[in-house]
Amino acid sequence: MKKENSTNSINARQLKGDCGTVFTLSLIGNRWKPVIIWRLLDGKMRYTELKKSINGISERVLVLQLREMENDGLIQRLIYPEVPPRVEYELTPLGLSMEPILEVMSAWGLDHMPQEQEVPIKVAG
Amino acid sequence: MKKENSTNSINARQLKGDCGTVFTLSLIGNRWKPVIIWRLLDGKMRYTELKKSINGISERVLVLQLREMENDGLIQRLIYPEVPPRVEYELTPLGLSMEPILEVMSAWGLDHMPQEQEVPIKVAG
DNA sequence: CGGCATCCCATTCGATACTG
DNA sequence: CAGTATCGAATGGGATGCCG
Repeated sequence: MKKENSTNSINARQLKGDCGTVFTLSLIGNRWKPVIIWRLLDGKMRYTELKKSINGISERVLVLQLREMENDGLIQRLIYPEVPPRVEYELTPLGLSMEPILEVMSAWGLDHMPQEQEVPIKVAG
Repeated sequence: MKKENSTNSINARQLKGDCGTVFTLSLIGNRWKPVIIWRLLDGKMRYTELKKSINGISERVLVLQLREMENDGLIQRLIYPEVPPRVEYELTPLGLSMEPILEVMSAWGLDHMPQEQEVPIKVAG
């Protein structure tokens, strides 16, 4: 809790804070976008690859989210004129710049999730 | 979850990352909760005070959000048996622990918002 | 003052079927 | 493979009225 400039601190928060968080959440504050970005942080991925790696998302919703994120400048869509078609999705620098946000959200979530966890990544051997 | 993939990095993000961000956003990933928390970071506030400070929120939604946040353990509701009634809302330690998340989201938002007008609200301190 | 209750709309979600 | 099309369900949110 910081109040370095106690003059008009509520106004400061109101003006400086809301718009920031609201804007950020307008870009990634929903069910799937953070997960999508999180995946793409490992590198570009093809559509089906993405779909399979995100458990529970429907095709329609995935496409919708990807289009919105593309319009928002978070990801780039790379189309290869091949047969069969190949499309890859890649984070833009803007999308990449969201990594710290996701990291801190992820860390908090893991810290405060109910029940166990801190699962020692068990990969099917 | 899928186990057919035995590569390490994707699985690492999948297990360590998603649940974290998804859980975090299930608590604050909507239109109003971040703003509410942001306000309460300055200290406890009364219901009406909160309502007036958050421009555009309806009573119904405000109450709904407050109740959810109370159930999630983010805020505490303090009822004073007076006439007229007085109710104050205060962040719990859990709620307070979200400050870094909001800070980073706010900072990112301010940095990347399309700013028609540069409004440097550097409150002189 | 601090709310619930009610009604209603808009957006989002999810599943399925189909296509270039 | 990488999407569209369609539809119905669920959820989020706004306006208003009433009440202890």
